[in-house]
Amino acid sequence: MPDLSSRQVSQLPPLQAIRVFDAVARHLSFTKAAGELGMTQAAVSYQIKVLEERVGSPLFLRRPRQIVLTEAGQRLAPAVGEAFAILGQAYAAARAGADGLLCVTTVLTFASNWLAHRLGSFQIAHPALAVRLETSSRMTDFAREDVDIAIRSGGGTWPGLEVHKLLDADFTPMLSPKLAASIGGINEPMDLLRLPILDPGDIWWTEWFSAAGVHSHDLARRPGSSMGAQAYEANAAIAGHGVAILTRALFKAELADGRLIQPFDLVGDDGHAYWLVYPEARRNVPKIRAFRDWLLAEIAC
Amino acid sequence: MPDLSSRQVSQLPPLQAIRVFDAVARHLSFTKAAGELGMTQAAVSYQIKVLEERVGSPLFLRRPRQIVLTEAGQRLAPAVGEAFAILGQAYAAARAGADGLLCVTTVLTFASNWLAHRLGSFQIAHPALAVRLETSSRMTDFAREDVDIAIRSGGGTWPGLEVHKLLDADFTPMLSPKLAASIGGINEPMDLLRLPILDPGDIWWTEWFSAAGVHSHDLARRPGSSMGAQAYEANAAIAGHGVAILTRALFKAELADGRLIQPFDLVGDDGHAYWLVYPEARRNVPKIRAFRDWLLAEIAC
DNA sequence: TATAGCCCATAAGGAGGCCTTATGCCTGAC
DNA sequence: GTCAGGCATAAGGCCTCCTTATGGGCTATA
Repeated sequence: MPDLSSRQVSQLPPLQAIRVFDAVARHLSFTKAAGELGMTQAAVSYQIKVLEERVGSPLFLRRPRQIVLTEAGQRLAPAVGEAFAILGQAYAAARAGADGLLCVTTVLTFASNWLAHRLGSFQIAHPALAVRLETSSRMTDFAREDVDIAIRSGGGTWPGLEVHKLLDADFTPMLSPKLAASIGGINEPMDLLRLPILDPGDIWWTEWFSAAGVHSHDLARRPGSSMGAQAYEANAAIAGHGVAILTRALFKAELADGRLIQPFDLVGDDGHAYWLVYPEARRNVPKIRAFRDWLLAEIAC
Repeated sequence: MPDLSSRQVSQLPPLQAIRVFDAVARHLSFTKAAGELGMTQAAVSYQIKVLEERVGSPLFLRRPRQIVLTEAGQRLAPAVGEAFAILGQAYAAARAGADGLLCVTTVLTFASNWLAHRLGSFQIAHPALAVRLETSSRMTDFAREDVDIAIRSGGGTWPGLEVHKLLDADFTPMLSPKLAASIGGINEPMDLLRLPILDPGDIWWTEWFSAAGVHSHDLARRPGSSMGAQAYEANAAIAGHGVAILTRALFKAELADGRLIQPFDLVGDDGHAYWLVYPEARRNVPKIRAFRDWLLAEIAC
């Protein structure tokens, strides 16, 4: 049972009535105020009556052709107008501000290998929208962080979130042409084992070699650190430090210009993918729609 | 049918939710805000949710032990606080102001012959209450004039108004002792007709002479102006200019000190009286109660 | 002086906003 | 591991607030 003795309650005016009062004081007409507020004249009359009872004295004098403020009304009106001006402005600003800044959190690799190149076109298409891009490996919790949209990898089922698949997170070995040439070219999967394996503990390696029919039980014993992001491993591979297992869609450019080669057509796929996600309840927020629509269109290209 | 396209409606925030937001932003706690507002935590949660949907973005981040404002919330909170401060102050001032000034309108005679002597004791008893006294012969319309209490004479039935009888408006002739002596004293009613009759058209004269068994059909033909207020006629009578027909209760002092004499015990009474009146709906307004209680106590003396 | 028109007041009735109760979930502390 | 603190959610009911309909008072125009 709440404590009804709270003074705050009785000290604040009935807000709906105050809003109506503001409109009436500006128009000096119940009928016109009703028009502005989108309600009937009767409702305005009712609210003014309520407020007059709460204030303890009439706020308007009812003259034949018009109404005028009483002394009490004259004292109240300017302050009410000012308060609503502040409130309206702040509220509008909050809405606009909410519309004007889009916070996206994404896994590093997607940001650097996909988004970075294309984000410019989004900003050109939506000049009023500022984008704040954060990269994080943690899975963001929308209730706990100030984020509008996330791009994450995983199975694609998160309750309460709307999801759109972006890319399949397939995987296949890649390396620099120079490294491949250093052992006379890569002809069969087993050749890879003669080279340094980047992040050998990655489950993807085990699955890919298994699919290729190669025993790779010694992988786990190899030294090497998991760098935790394909982008890092890709850089190492481009630099010729070893073989990385990467998602094709994220390295189209590197494959196209020859910085990386994909020696085998065989790609693994554990069903994971990259997803665009955001809270279901916010699916119709303009900036979120804008980003989603743009991203899905770009992906489809 | 109201015009629902009015922009104003959608541009203003849901006020109840804003009020709750203000409390939550100050406490940074739903539970504490609920305590301040005198409602349950669930209600606060509901209102914040409503507001967040209307603003289009979360206003608070839900952290384990506490909540924090999002960027949008931080933009909104200070302005909302300021607006409510203005509003609360103005509202309190309006209530206080409404309590601090009492407007009384009264018929002239009652003011000058009864109220004027005694008003001082009311103001001493209620030092915080300023009294504005207006005299008017018109019957005041509470909806049209900025008046709290009226004192009027009449039959005592006015719909929508609370009435308290103050004095019977009886009437009997009065004149100055000097004028009476000028014709050797007043021994019977007919003697009065040998003197100038003040306001001879007054219905009271007709009624009184009739009750006294005197034919006075020539009264109407006498010259003389109705001054419209007993106070004026009384002054004329005191100055020896004629005989006036007055209400005893209003001229106790003059009768006591001999400025006027009442030659006959016979008093007329047409059922009219002086009444204290105010709108029924305002019977419990403090300043009105204070004045009513004081006035009725004084009358009873 | 009669009539039309404007504006506010009031009554009756209904929809929905808003609050409460009850419960669940999550997290951090002991 | 259990408990406590704090927010979220579902179900249900009250009561505020709005609408429709009507009336009254005044002004203006004929």
